[in-house]
Amino acid sequence: MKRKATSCCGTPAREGDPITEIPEQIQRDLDARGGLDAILKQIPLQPSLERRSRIYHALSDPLRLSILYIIRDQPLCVCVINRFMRLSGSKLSYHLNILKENGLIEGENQGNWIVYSITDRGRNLLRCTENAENGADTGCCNRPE
Amino acid sequence: MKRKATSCCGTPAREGDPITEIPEQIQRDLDARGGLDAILKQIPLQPSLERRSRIYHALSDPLRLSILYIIRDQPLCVCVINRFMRLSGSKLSYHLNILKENGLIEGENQGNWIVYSITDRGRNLLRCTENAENGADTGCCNRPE
DNA sequence: ACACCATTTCAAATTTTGTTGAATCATTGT
DNA sequence: ACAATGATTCAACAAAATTTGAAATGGTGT
Repeated sequence: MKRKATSCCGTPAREGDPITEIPEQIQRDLDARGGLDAILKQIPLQPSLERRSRIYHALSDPLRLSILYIIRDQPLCVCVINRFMRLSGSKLSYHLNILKENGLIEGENQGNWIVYSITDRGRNLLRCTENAENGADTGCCNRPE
Repeated sequence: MKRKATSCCGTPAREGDPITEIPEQIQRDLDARGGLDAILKQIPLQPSLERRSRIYHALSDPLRLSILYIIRDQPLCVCVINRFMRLSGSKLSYHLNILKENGLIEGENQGNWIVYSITDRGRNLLRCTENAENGADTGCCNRPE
C-alpha cells in the first residue's frame, strides 16, 4: 500500500474524506454496497434512536422485567404486585413509573387502588426478545395466543 | 367488606398470606388463574432476569444502537465505524466493549485492525424490536432476507 | 530495533440511575 | 369531618454508568 494521505483514525476525519488504509476486504465490501453513504442511510435518525434506547433502558432492570411478567397475563393492583416484589412502596412506584413512562404498562384507577396492566408494546417486547438471547429466531415469530 | 385481618400493603406480608381488600375483579381473575402461585410460575428465575436485563442495557444507548446499525449489513473496522460516530477512541472502544460483552457484536483481528461484525443475537434483537415500539406485531416476524 | 498506526486499557472526574424515608395525595368507610 | 389505606412524590443520598485524557498494547513496515 503506497498511498499515505490522511490518517484514518488519528486526525479528525470528516464525513466524505477519502478512506485510507483499511483492510482490503472491507474496502471491497464497502464499494460493492455503495460506500459510506449507503451505510449512513441505514442508521435511524437521532430521535428514533433516543426513543428506542429509552425503551430498552426501561427493560434493563431485573425488577422491572419481573413486574412485566407478573402482570403479563392479568392486570393487578400495586399491592398484589408487591406480594411478589416485596419492595418499599416508593421503590416499587419508581419502577412502575419508568415502565409507564415508556409505554410498557398502563395504570387505571379503581377506587382505592391502581390497577396496572401490560400494554401491547410491553407484551410484544417481552415475547419478541424472549428467545433472542439465544441468537436463534425461535419464538420471535409466534403469534399471540 | 368486613374482614380486616392483615393489611395488604402496610405490613410486610409474606408469600402465602391471605389477600385482603383488593378489587373484586382482580380477586376473581386471580382465583380463575390459580391464585398467586400460578403467577409466580410465570416469572423467570433471577439469573435469567439478570442476563436479559444486561442485554437490554447494552441496547439502551443511542450510540450503541447506532453502532449496531452501522455494522448490521457488513463487518467494519473500528476506524470506519468511527467515520460515522466521530467519538474519541477510548469512548468508542468503551461502547464496542459493552456490545461485545453482551454478545451483540464480535471482533476479529485483521493485521493492524479489528473488524467488528454483528452477531445473530444482535441482528435478531434489532429486527425483533424494530417495530415493537409501535405496539404492533409488524416486522417482528419477517424472516431474515 | 525502530517508528507508526489502530485500538484498547486505566484511573479520575462527571453524569445518570436507583434507593431511602418522610411527607403528601386520593379514595373509602365511619 | 375524620381516620385508615393504597399509592405516589420529594429531597437527600448511594451506587452505577459514562466520559475524558494519558498511557499501554500489539501488529506492520523500514
